[in-house]
Amino acid sequence: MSGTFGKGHHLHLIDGSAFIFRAFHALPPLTRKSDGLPIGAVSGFCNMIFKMVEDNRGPDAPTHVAVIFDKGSHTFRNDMYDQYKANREAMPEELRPQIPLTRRATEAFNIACKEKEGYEADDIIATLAVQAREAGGRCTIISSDKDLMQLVGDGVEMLDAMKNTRIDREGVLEKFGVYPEHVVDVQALAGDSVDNVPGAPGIGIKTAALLINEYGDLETLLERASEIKQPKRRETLIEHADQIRLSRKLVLLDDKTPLDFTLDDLEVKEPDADTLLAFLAEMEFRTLTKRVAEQMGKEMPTIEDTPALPDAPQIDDIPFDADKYEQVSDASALQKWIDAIYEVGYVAVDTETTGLNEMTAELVGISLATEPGKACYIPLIHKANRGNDLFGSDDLAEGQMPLEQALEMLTPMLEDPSILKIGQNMKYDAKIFAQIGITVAPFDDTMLMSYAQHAGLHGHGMDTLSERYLNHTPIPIKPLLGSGKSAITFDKVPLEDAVKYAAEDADITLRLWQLLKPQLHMAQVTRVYERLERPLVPVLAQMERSGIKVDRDTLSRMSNAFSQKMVGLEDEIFELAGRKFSVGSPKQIGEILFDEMDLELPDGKKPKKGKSGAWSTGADVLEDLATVHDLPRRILDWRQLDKLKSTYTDALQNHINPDTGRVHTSYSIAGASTGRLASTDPNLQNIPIRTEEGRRIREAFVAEEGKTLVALDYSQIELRILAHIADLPALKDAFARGDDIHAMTASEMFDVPMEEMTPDIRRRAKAINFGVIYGISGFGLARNLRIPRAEAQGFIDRYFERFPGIRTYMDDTKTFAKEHCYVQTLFGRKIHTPEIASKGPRAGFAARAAINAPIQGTAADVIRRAMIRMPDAIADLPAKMLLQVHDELLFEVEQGSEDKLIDAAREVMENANDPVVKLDVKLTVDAGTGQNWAEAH
DNA sequence: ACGCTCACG
DNA sequence: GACGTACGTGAGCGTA
Repeated sequence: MSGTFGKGHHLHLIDGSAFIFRAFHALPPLTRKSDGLPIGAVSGFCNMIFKMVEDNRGPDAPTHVAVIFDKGSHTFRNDMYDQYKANREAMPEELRPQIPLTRRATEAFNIACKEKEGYEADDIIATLAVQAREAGGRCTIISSDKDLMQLVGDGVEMLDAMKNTRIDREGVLEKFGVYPEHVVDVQALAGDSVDNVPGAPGIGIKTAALLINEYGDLETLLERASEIKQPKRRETLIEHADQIRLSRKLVLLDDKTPLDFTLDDLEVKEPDADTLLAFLAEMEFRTLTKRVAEQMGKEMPTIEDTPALPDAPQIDDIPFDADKYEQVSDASALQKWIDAIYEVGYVAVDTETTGLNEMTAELVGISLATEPGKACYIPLIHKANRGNDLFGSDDLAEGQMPLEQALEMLTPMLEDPSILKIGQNMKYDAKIFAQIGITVAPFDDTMLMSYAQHAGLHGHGMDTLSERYLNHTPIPIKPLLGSGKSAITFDKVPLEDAVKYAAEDADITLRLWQLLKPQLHMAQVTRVYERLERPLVPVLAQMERSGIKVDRDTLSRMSNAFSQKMVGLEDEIFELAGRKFSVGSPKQIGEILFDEMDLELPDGKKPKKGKSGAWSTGADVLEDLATVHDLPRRILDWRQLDKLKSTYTDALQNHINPDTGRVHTSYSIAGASTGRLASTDPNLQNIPIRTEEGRRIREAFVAEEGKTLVALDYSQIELRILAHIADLPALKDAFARGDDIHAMTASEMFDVPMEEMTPDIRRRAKAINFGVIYGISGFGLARNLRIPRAEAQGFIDRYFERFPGIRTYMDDTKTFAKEHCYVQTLFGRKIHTPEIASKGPRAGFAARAAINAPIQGTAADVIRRAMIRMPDAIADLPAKMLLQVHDELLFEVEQGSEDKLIDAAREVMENANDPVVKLDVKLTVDAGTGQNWAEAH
């Protein structure tokens, strides 16, 4: 359709400035991969435009379109009122460069792009909308700015592109309580805090609409103000009449803006495919470029996938060459290395030890690297003979400088605040050095740099990182140490081999650092790395070195008791089964129950078979089966005892350090993708508590003589974070009141008053609350509650109804994850969810993980922050922080100082979110004390 | 080495 | 409409 704009024509006016501002705040801080340029708002803008172009193929398609921008900050309104928009905050730095890019995007789509000095975009929009209406055509204003609502009606409509909702005259009535022609009157009275329009003090939109509807229009109202019955209102209107009239002028749009173009200039034109694709590719919008290319029948332009690093050294150019590594054997050689380190100001450091347990391992040698390819190994206590020489002496190998001398030379450098020490998993090396009284600082950790950027994408061990980022497979350690009984420790490795292996580790670490350091910033996770990862290293190192006292006799007695019970159970089991078998074998249990005895579950079915074709005999299956036969219950009891004995009472004894009498776990910082820690060797984060029998194992974790154990744990931290993130007012209020949160949910869902709550109804609500955190599904809830799937789905529907924020959160999170392949915590931690893009059940897993990760991850961030602040907070108290169990911290304190410790630690924990994140829900911490962990919890 | 089971939050 | 699911971990055992 062409010719002069008129009947049958349809004009789309896009409020460009408002849109990018909103997109900037609503969308994540997306950056261009190659150089880190912020482009989130541009991306949102382009997606919106493309969606419109796609949508607009139907009969309602626009014939004319323009994007309107603000220009300059001074307009005629500032001349009328110098306070107009005076409280606007400065434009965020990340948004500024995106403004011109948005204009370029508009041009790339071949859409008219208009602005005028001294006028707001709204005035131009008003002028064009009125022109369109007077010409007999239609106009859709794509904006959510309420100031534009005065234009609606008679062929003019508004469309909120982000919410995809249309606003017509009735919509305006709903919003303002009056029809569009009286919107300015209402706005004049109500004022506007965003634009700093004063209005009438104490009068909001509701009252304003009431008054306008009663008196017809603003002028009449002001003239007859003396007739108003309410004294306060009457006086306000009389007193502020001038201010109200000024306000009306400010909000009234100028629909007579002089323009140097006509509606006909805005006719829709097809974009030029090459121009558009070139722009989108330049912005590196992969998905959108692909879609546009497909739609236009063009080939997708290539977008480089790897970030260009103009400043980074060309690491690829320097090959790995193990023969070039140096063995440092005397003081003068070491001094040269130290000089070189002071020259550059940093050094990659790696320690070699006699084992992997930092508490028992001894320092064997140290490797250093100062530039790619330039690395050395300082062997310190290597033995002259290999370990498999039965009569081998303990003589030291030749070519080593004395340990004391080397440490004397290295310690000042390792502790020098001006020298950055770079490590891969620095906690390990820091603990080794701490054992000999050396505090390594400051430091960087390549493992944590990788984790901050790529949690969820891949592991962060040295081998993985080297292969992935350096395209180099490190020398394997296995052939040097051997395996099994004949394995030797590193001090027995011949020096020639040791130098190559050890120096290479430092070389790799240095190269990784050069690569990963600049990327931290581009991925916008520098703060995560610097505030949540790196500072945790010394804190955890100290906790691990402290360890917790475990009473061997208690464990040993329990082991014996468990053994006896198990023997008795075994007799009953064999009796019931009709023959002897290995009770610890799920495979044999399955054969006995489902083949030989031919038992069936209460629903008449048999359980699923696993991947290996064996019957599933998990606790839930046996639990169901216990209703039809006695054997499954006995097996369950046996299994529980077996678990407690083998995993806890037996195994824990082997972890008691003979020197300290304590158990020293190791926390992995970069293990769990969500930001949680993981505890290994032994895992002290899964010590039993849920059953009485298991709980007693905690009695073996005791305080030292004259001391007390103190446990502080966050109350419902994940649900509180959910209430905040998903914006659930009912949940927030309940937490504010201190309600029983599961009972409240139950009351809300099942319409049962709190006073009449039964444990069973509460139990169901609790399951649903947790289900939500896990990315609820009808199937999962049904299985958990053992109810029909339809009923479970009914619960979920009802939950969404009562807490509508949940659905929005789940949908938004999935959409975000699909678009970005990661989700974020409130503190900016990124958790990648690559599988979200896959098809089939994998996508379901990924979606639920994506829903859970921001909640679990934010809770993890909170306790990390508390732990990082804790050493300073309790520095004056005779107390040590010993363990972390996700939402709990366990301390050991001298008797008499328990209350002081609780006060100090609680203060830190309850305010750990401050000041970075403001939470709508208060965090609360429960505390307990006791001589053992069971009492303290 | 891998699957199964089960301990924790 | 079917698919197959609760999220995140680590350890010990049996089985290949």
